[in-house]
Amino acid sequence: MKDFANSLPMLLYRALDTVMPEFRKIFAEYDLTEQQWRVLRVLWEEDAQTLLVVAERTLIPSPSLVGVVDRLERDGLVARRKSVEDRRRVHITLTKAGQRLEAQVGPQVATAYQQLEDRIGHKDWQVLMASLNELIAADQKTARRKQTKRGV
Amino acid sequence: MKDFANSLPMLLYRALDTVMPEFRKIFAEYDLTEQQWRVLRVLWEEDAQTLLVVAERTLIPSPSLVGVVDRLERDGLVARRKSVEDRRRVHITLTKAGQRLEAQVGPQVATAYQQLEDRIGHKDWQVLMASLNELIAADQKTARRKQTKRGV
DNA sequence: GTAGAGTTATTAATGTATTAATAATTCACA
DNA sequence: TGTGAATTATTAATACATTAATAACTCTAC
Repeated sequence: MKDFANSLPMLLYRALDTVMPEFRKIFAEYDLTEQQWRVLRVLWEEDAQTLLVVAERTLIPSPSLVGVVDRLERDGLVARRKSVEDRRRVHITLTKAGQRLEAQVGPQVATAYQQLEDRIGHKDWQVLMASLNELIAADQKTARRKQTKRGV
Repeated sequence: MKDFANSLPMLLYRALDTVMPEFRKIFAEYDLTEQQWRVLRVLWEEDAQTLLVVAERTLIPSPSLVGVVDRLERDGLVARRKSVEDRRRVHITLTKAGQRLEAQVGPQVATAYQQLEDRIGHKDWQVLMASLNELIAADQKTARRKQTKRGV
């Protein structure tokens, strides 16, 4: 059995543990959790998405997202609107307050992100991003293959 | 604001989302959660660690670890033993059942891990691991600097 | 030798993950 | 054209994350 601490999953977890706390500090200034911020971040890019689409783009599983949206709604940052063309669907939309927040949190997060990139260095940064994309793509390919198999 | 889906944190999360489910399937065969497996994995490498050390090596925050160990104890896989030289400390130790489990789960996980590495390819694998280590080290350095500052 | 500072494990409160199940609705097709 | 399969959001149950607080204990410096 090889060194557990240097296994790929543990390295990924450690990478997140080193990167995220700084961002979470910013979120906390605005009484946002990381997941709440992700939802807002997605809606700022494109408002009025169905819950399923928001789940995909935030990587938050839909059963969790229900609660996250509940709390965002409670805090007056988003609202639910039932779709008329397909009444199973629920569109999540930003409130005025939710829209306003972007101007405040956005720049702070962008700055922290830039500082992180500078700290790593442009070259290492590119290599890391590329190899993460490779990993995801490689696994996606096999996942598709499996699904096809199962589909037969 | 840049593309959220291709930010470093989201890529890290996606990487874990593509890698972990396969391992979790194996854990589930033995009624283990991922965190429970991590604790066992650490104890298999070196038995009888204090809770704090186990927390560090598993990357499980100690308040969470208390519950994880509770359930492992309930299931008869580990036991708590109070330290005699420092009675604040609690050593987590494997039971016979906990020891036996290694021979079953260990090889399966090792195989899945090897398959993952093969799927990615040796070269990309090395590059990814190295750049993750770079990221962690780079951030660790600045963290240490900050701590020193605060320590003054 | 003792008061205060620091450490270890734990509890508490709130939020999120995971898996399975379910209600409401839409779709396929026989 | 109505019935079963599929889809969307949600609930339920259990486990874990995060942050702050606390009890028990040890250590330090006076």
